[in-house]
Order: sequence, then C-alpha cells, then structure tokens
Amino acid sequence: MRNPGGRREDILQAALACFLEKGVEGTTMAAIRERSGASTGSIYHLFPSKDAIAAALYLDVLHQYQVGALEELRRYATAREGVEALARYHVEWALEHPDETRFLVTARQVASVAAAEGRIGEQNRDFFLAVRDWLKAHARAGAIEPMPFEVYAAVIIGPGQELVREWLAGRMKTDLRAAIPLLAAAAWRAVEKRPARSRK
Amino acid sequence: MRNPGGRREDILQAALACFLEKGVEGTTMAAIRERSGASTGSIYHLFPSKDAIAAALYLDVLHQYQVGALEELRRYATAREGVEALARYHVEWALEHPDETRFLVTARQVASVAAAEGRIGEQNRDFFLAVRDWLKAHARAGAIEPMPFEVYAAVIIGPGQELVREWLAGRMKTDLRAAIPLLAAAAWRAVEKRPARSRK
Amino acid sequence: MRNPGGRREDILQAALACFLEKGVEGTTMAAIRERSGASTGSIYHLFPSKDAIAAALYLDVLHQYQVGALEELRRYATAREGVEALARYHVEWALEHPDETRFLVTARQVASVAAAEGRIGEQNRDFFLAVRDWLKAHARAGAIEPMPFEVYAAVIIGPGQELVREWLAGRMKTDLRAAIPLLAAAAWRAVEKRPARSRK
Amino acid sequence: MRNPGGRREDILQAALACFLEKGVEGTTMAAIRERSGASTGSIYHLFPSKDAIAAALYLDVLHQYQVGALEELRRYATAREGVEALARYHVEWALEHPDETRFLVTARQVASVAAAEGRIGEQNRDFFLAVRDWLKAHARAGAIEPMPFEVYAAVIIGPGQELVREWLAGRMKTDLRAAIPLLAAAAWRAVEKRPARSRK
DNA sequence: GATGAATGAGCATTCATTCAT
DNA sequence: CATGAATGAATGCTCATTCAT
Repeated sequence: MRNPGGRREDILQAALACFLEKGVEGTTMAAIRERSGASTGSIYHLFPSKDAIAAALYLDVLHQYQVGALEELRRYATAREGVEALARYHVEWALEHPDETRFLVTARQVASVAAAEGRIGEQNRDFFLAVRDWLKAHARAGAIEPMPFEVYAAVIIGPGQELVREWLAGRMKTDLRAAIPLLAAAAWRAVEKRPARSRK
Repeated sequence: MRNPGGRREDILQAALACFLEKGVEGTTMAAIRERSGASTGSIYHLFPSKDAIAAALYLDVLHQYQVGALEELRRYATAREGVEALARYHVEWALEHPDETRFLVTARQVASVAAAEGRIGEQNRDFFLAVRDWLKAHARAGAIEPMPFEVYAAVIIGPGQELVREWLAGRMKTDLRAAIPLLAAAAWRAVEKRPARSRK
Repeated sequence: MRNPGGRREDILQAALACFLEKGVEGTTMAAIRERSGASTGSIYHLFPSKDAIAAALYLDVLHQYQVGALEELRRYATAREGVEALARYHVEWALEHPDETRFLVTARQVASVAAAEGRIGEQNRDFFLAVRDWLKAHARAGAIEPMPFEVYAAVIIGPGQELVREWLAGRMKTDLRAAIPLLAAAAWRAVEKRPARSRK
Repeated sequence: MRNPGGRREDILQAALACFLEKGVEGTTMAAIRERSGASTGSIYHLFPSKDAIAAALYLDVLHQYQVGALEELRRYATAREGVEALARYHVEWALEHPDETRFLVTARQVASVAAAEGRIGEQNRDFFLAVRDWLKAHARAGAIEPMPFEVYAAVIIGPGQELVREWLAGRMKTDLRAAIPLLAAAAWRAVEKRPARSRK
C-alpha cells in the first residue's frame, strides 16, 4: 500500500457500490470488506463505524457536486444564464454521475447519514451562501422576483430533482436529457421579474 | 372483537409511528408489537412479514393522497385553476398529514417497500391516467404548453415536493404555508401557453 | 362428518404423509391441518398434542405389522418354515407398505414417539411373547439352537431390516425382492441346530 | 489459543453431548454454546449452521469407525476370521464408543445430516470398496457364497446392528457382549460356502 | 498499521397450543 | 363438536465491533 489514501478510497468506492446495491442499512461490513479487499481491522482503523463510512461518502460526493455547481454559476453573467445553468447543471451532473447521484438522493434520510446532519449542514452553508449572494444581487438588480432562498432553490432545482428521482427509479419513459431545455426554461419563467400586473 | 379490522388498523398505526421514529429498517417487530398492543402471533396472523406491513401502509397512505388529489382536480374547470390547485394540494396535504407525508417520502426507496413496486405501480396507474387525461385535454385546447406527462408532473409538483422535503427534514426556516401561493403561481407560469416567440 | 372415525383417520393419514415428507419434528400442525382438511380446533379435540398424533400413528402401524406376522407364523408347522417365513414376511411387508415401514423405522427414536415407549412396550409384549413361545418350543424340540430371544430376533429379522433401511434410504442398487430367498436361507442357517462339533 | 482446532473440537464434543441428550433437532444453538463455552459468534465463525455441525460430527465419527474396521479386517488372513472379526468389531466398537454409536445410529435420518448425504456417500465409497474387494477375493477363492455386496453387509453386520439398536434403546435385557460370539458364528454360517446340495 | 478470530446483543419469524364464539 | 383468531415463548442466525497477535 504505497498509497495510503488509496486504501481509504478503495473502501469508499466499495462502500458506494454496496450501498447502491443493497442500501446503506442492507450493506454489511463484511460486504464492504470483501469488495474493498481490506481486512476488518483495516477498515476500522480508517473509519470508526459503518455509519462513519456512509457519512464520509456522502460528504465527499456532495462536495464534488457543489464545486461543479459553483464553477458553472461563475461562468455566467446574466441572471437568466445563471438560473438556466443551475437547472441544467443539476440534471447533467446526475446524467454524468448516476451512482453518486443515486447515493446522494437515497442516503440522506438514512439514519447513518442523517446522524451527520451537522457536518452536512456546515458544508452546505458555504455553498448556499454563495448561491444566495448571487441570487440576491440579481433580485436587487430587478432581474428576478424576490423570494425566500428556499423557494428559489425549490423552483429552480426542484423540477429537475423530481425528474432525476423518477429517472433513477427507472420510472421515466421519456429521455431525461431531452427535458433539460424545458427545465431550464421553466426555471427562468418561475423566477424572472414580471411586470407588476402579473400578480394581479 | 367488536371492530373487525380494528386490530389491523392498530398495527398499521403503530407501525407508522415506529417507522417515523426509527425508519422502517430500524423498527423492530417488538416495537410494533408493544406499540400496537397486539401479540407477536397476532401480528403474524394478519401480516406475513414486517416488509408486508410497510408495503400495506404505503399503499394505504398513497391511496388517501390520491383520492384527495382527484377530488381537488375535479373541483376546477379552467386549466389555470386546476394546475394551481394541484400545486397547492400537494403542500396542503403534507401540512395536514405530516406523518403520512414523511412516510411516503421516506419509504419508497426502502427495500421493504420497493419490493412492492409492482402493486404501487398498479395503484399509480389509475391516478396518473386521470391526471394525464385532464392535462391532455387542456393542452389540446391550447391552454397549456404541450409537454411529456413526466415533465408536467415535475414542473407542477416538483417544487412543492422539494420544499416539503426540506420542511420534513426540519431544514426549512421560512413558513411552508406561505410558499403555497408562490408555488401555485410558479406552476402555472411553467406550463401556461405562451406566444410562439417565447421559444425562439 | 357422519363417520366420526373418519375424521380421526383423515388426520392420521395426513400426519403420516407429512411425517414422511418432512419428518415428525419437521411437520407443523398447520401442515397436518391443511392436508387433513380438519380445523385446528378439531385436531386438538381428537388428539391432545402433536406428539400424541405421532404416537397413535406409530402404535396403529406397528399393530398392523404384528398382526400380519403372527398370522404368517401360525401358517407353518416346522421350525424351518416358520423361521424362513418370518425373515420373508419382514421384507415383504416393507415392500407392500413402504410408507408405513419408513415411518416405523424412522419414528421410534424421535422424541415424540419415544415418549410413548411405555405403550409401545406394552403392545410389543404380547407379540414378543407369542413369537418367543413358538421359538422356545422348537428349541426344546431340538430343531434350532438355543439363544436368548433378542439374538433370535436379531439373527432372523436383522439382516432383512438392514436391507430394508438401505432400500428405504434409496441406497440399494440391487433388487430388494430378489434378496428375500437369500435372507430366508441365511436366517435358517443362523439358527438351525448343528451337530455339537460346530461350536468347537 | 495454543491449540488451534481446539475450539472446533470443543464445539463438536459439546454438540455430541447435546445431540445425545435432546436429539439433533431438539438441541438449540444456545445449548451448544453453553456447553462448549464458545460464544455464539465463535460457533458461527467455525460452522455455517447447526446442520453443518451435525454433518461434520457425523462424518468425523463415521471415519473413526471405518478406520478401525479396516485395521481389523487387515489383521486376518482367512475368510472365516475376517467375517467373524467384522461381526465382532461392529458390536465391540459400539460397546467402546456408546455415545458415538448412538449418534451414528440416530442421526443419519435426521434432516440436518441427511442433507450431507452426498459427502457421506463419498466417504463411504472408499470404505465399501475396500471391504467389497476383500469379500470378492474370498468369494472367488470359493471360501464364501457369492452374494450382492449389500446382502453380505446385511447378513454379517445386520444382526449385530439390530442388537446394538436394542441395546442403545435400553431395551436389551441380556448382555450385549455375551452375544458377540453368537453373532460372529451366525455371520460366518450365513456366508460360508456350502456343498452344492445345501441349496437344493 | 494490519489481521481475522472472537464476541454477544439483537432480531425476524415459527409454531404448538388455547379459548372465545 | 367445530372453528380459527390470538398467544408468546423459543430459536437459529446476523453483524457491528473489539482486541490479541
């Protein structure tokens, strides 16, 4: 094991594969042990518990998603471009990382991961702050309707997220990729600033 | 024994409470036994397994939701009223049935329930068909943009669903009820028929 | 149920079938219930317990075997004819009643039946006495070598019994029926009176 | 841990004692655990199931019996000495190893052990082949009557086996050891070559 | 750091039996 | 006599975790 991080990575990879196959609670340490090739002792040397493996994996994957999302957001100047990019990115990332997405979507309500809610919140904070600032700036500039941050998120990301869930569950009959422009358009419509009469 | 089925209901109620507290996999038959007051044998006399309890509960609750949704939909004549009603109903039902909602949102990806996917699909079929017909009629009438059914669902229900998830997870800081009009408005905007230039 | 003994017989028949398929301990009352068509309560009305069913069945079948053996023995006058007939009868009965034989051979060491050892011994007593008297008479008459009763039994019936066991277990490659004359001959040789020098 | 395999032996010994007391199906893993001093996990680390313990024990004990029988057989040159030795050995081994004998006699038709019929047959094969060759040689030399192997076995071992069963069941009133010479003599008489007229 | 044998609490489920109707 | 819902003690086995080497 010249590469000590390799062992850790092996275990996380094996765990991800097992979690996807059997669910977090349905995965035994023995399964992770066999799949990773690490010994029981070795796993416990690197992670204090099975829950800790699930939590570490969740945090890792979430971080990858967030880094990409912020890169994407910074690439665009106008509100419309940014909003559409966020809606698009969410689905595109899922298409490119189906395993990671499935885990992200599945794992959060699992007890093992939910127990790490604290650390997840912490990691979300920075991400949310960045996105919130970006949205607020555009709201102040009058480009988009003002809404609570959570509603922005729900309205921009929510539809894509629902579709991704359906797709992951194999319940989607039409092409997920084909839906991306529709979702981007719907996201923009949902937040774009309308003439005042529109609410009347 | 005055109330036949009472025993069955008791068990389902107890199971729901346990599942919410500890998750389906985290719930032991002993917990359901104690909470329901039924004996081990009695439970197994009525349900073949723990998984069967979870599946039966899911199907029950899902049915309640769907019956209410269809009632709501039939109440309105115009596309706009109906779409807004659907978006509203979803969140309102969650607010009125937080436990059932939490179970519905949580349980589907749990192995026990996922195993009943067949029966769930069957039950969904009728519901989806009814909603689909309603939407199709309005699309043909030129009131809403034509989209695949799944995208309609994602765009009308998705944002509310995301918000409900956040709310259930206790991560919502603003008032969920206050978001209902925003969601209804966003749902309508997302599907309403626009002048042709809007897609160019 | 015009024929009340019929119900009892149904249960015993069903029990026999189940015992042969799954063993006495492997058979559940539910299996007997379903196979016999009787209700749980009905079975318990006729038999106090599962063990009692097994014991009653054992006693029934054993009695049938013994009645036949005595009839056979009484048919022959000379020692040789009688001894050969006993050896033959044992195997022939097995060939004609394979299910009952299998149960007899299998069940005795099962706890349920062993608990009825008392009543079994009682029923054996009469049978053994009759055979013993027959043998003793011929021994006194100088037709067969004197031996303890148990050794007679072992030597006359034992080889056939071993073969029957192999046959029941499906481990017998040659024809069991073809072995009958050999067994009859061996039984006679084993007990026939020899000139005194044979033991020296 | 000085003695590797000691743990395994402890468990098998404890299992034997339990099986004799309560039968295989009547023995609980808890009983084996307590009697062996091993923990539940330790037992399951060494054996995959209770059935596997019973099967392993059966194979072990059967092997001990067979090794001794072959040693005995090789000690004698003439057919008569060998046949008598086999008949004697069977009973003597039982007298010296009553527990093991009881298990051997009892366990084979128990489901747990019957499931290992394949491996048992395999182990028997070598043993039977050796005995068969020995008998065939003497049959060809004209010392014993030719018979199917199974009939040899039944005729030589069968009577002793029946007596052993009676003895194990505590139903034997005379001395088992005293019967040995009778059994040896009867075995020889049953197989010895007779002048041709004897079959006429 | 690594290994894997050992631990033992915990669990879903079975099943003989009881008893109210 | 018959029924079958209800009972609950008992059991084989799993699995996260520990720890001696």
